[in-house]
Formats: sequence, C-alpha cells, structure tokens
Amino acid sequence: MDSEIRRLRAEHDLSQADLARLVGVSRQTINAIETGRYDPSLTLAARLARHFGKAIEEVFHVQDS
Amino acid sequence: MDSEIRRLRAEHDLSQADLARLVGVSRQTINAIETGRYDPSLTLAARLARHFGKAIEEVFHVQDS
DNA sequence: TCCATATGACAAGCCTGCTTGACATCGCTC
DNA sequence: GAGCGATGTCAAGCAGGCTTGTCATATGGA
Repeated sequence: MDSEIRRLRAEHDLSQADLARLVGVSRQTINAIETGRYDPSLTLAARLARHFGKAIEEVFHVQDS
Repeated sequence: MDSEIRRLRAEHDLSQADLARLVGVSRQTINAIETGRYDPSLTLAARLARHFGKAIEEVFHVQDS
C-alpha cells in the first residue's frame, strides 16, 4: 500500500518516533508503513489521516483491484 | 467499530452473501463486521466504501480516541 | 573523534482479520 | 410439514498488524 505518510510527516517536521508517539503506536510501526512492509489497520489509518487533517483515501492509496 | 454497512446493504437490497461476493470476501466476514465482532482491514474498508460510493469515514465510524 | 538523533530492519511473540466448514434458527413458500 | 434463503455463530487454521528488544548505518554537531 502506497501512502503519503512520509511526505506529510516531513512537511510537519516530525521524526518517525514523534509521529508514532502522537498516534500511539511504536516507531517500528510507522517505519514499516512508510517502507511498505505492511498496511496499517483501519483504526491506525484513521488516526494518521485525522492527525494530518486529511481523508483516509487522501493519505493511503488502496489498490483498486 | 460502528458502521453503516448493514444500512447501506439493505438500501441496495443485497444479502450478506451478495455483498461478500461483490467485494471478494466470505459471507462470515461481512456478518462479523456488521455484528461488530471485528474491524475490517483498511483494504476491505476501502473496497466496501468504494462499492457504495462513499468515503471510508462515512461508512466506518472509528473511535476518536 | 565522539555522541546523539534518525532511520531501516530483524526476531519472537501476541492478537486479530479472514478463511472454510459446519450447525442452528427464523421466515417464507410450497 | 418440508424445503429454502438469510442470518448468527462457532472452531480450527493461516496471514499479517503490532509489540518490545536489539543491532547496523548514516548524518550532523560539539
């Protein structure tokens, strides 16, 4: 799953650890999402999108399979 | 996680099995989501929302915690 | 050079999304 | 009453999200 997390995080001048703390997950989870090693849960995707004031679909580009 | 799936499915006159087939999961998965036994993955949430022409946030009401 | 911060990644373990297969119940129609 | 579609739920099993802990590497500043 492709996402805008890395870009948004950079725009907001946050480290992976900062963002992780802000949305309540571990640093490794943010890293794994940014590097595409796994997809976030719906709950985490919603928290991340909300944090950046965006819709989930604007932040995560789900395959239209 | 609270959702509009049951209402939307009824509006579209679909059985759980119909909707399951349309989005490519098992009937039990749709049932479990409707009865709140578990939350869908981001991918499935996106497929369901897209099927009904809605944003994910309009269909799934994620706790704001 | 040394230290701190940031990032990438791995392993083990837990929890849960999702599967197939099965069974029960309900409401409807024959 | 028998059969059928729809729904609810359970069990076992697999896959993957997420955790903590750890290590390696790069970069920048004192």
